[in-house]
Amino acid sequence: MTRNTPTVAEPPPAPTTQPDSTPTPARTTYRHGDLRRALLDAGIDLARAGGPEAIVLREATRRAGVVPNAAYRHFANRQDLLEAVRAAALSQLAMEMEAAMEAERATVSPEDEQVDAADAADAATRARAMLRAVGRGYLRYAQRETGLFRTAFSVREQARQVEEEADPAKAGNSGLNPFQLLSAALDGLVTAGLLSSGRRRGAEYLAWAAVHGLAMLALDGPLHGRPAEEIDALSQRLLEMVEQGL
Amino acid sequence: MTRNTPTVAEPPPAPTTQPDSTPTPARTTYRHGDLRRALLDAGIDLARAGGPEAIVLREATRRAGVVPNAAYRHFANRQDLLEAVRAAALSQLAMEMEAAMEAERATVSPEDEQVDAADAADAATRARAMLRAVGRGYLRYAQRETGLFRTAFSVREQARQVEEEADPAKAGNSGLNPFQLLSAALDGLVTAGLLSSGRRRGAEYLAWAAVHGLAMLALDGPLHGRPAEEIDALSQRLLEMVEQGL
DNA sequence: TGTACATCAGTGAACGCGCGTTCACTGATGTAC
DNA sequence: TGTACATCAGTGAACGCGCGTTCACTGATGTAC
Repeated sequence: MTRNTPTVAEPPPAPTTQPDSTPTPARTTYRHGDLRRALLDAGIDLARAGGPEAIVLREATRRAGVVPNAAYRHFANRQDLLEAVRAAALSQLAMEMEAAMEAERATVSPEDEQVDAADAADAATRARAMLRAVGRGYLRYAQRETGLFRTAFSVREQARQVEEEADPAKAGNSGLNPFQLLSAALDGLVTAGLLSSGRRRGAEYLAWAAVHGLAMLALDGPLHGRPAEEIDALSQRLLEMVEQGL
Repeated sequence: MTRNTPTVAEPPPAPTTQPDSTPTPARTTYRHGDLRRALLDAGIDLARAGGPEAIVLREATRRAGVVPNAAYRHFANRQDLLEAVRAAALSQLAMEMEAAMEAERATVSPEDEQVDAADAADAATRARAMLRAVGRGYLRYAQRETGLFRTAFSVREQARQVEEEADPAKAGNSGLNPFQLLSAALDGLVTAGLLSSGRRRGAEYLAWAAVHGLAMLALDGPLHGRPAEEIDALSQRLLEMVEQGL
């Protein structure tokens, strides 16, 4: 009987060593070398290429070089895998947003100059810049990772908790999810005196709606396939509109 | 051999009479009584209940009381049926928007009063009201006909022409599609002197993005399942934001 | 240090399902002479 | 007014497909004594 030679799977790592710094749980015994991770990665690749409906259990196992039902050791069912991919996508989105904020921070306050000059004005400028950065990161991710972005927001079955539950420390970011990053930016506007606390309430949804809508138009809608510069220009104007109109 | 008794189909109408006032094309001979229409209606019902992916050729034929392959007399394939449903949904959306505009018109200029009073101010108010009505109609349809709204914007395969081609006279509206209605409302703002022609260019996409985004959040996103009043309040604020920020 | 046993990740085979689509057909309706 | 023929809407049967999921299993690894 010829054994199925796995096409993609790497040889299992030595089970006694702790390969990287992540706090490995009790289990250190694998045949495959973390099949769960391999299936998740395959799922992410599938979603990247074709969105949520492209996440197919059998295909994921095929890519992991494993028999279809092996997946059921690690995921309850297809939905479960999809959920895991969705969480990964959401985390990536948050990272893109944080990166944009970080880049903005580096621009606005260039290292150490005289900071005490026009402090209030500076703070206002900075707060505005942060909000725009949040939006820019969001739109950039939507454009770059179309399939994963769509997966992150595919909640068909029941409403999901995008707002709650970010897993701290697990990802390479601050542990805040996209919603929380937006909230923080809006709080910044309030602190800087640019937004009354009366208008603050619910402002997340207004800002989010505008940015999300543009992302959708660029992905599925009439803006699909337009040159990146055009989208960028519209993004810029949209963010100004939000800032102005909030 | 027992004949399949159709479950839903009505008996075919007398082929010689012209039943209603719609200009019937050359063909007046049917077995089913316009199977194409029956399949399209079934498709619309399916989409209404479950969105684009719920449009299943076999199910449509089942509902029409006909054998599966009979559909191929009227639609090239499943995609073709989906396309027809999409067009119908788009047309319904346009009608909802026009209805909102009509209602607004009735409110703002109450029949015949003295109109020459403060004409310019009136025109500005009216133009603004029209833009808000466009948005309101859009959001209302998205909330009321979730599945069809999603179908109207399911363009996965290739970018579609939402902007072009409205079929005049075919539907019960003015023949303008949603995009054209929005454009007209924005033109109204320019005419009323509320929007410089510099900012007019591309403004469709900014306004559309905001409104579309809110619709998506309410459908699939974190606003899913929130009470209608809350959505309405957010809609109102969003439309003000757009108006302010454009 | 060695033996018996428990655990459990992955295997092999199979299922039922419903789908879209193709083929050759039938038989009622419309049309030409 | 009657007959022969063409049209074509719907039938009947079948296809291959890939999917998600279940079942009983095997055999390497880890653990207790």
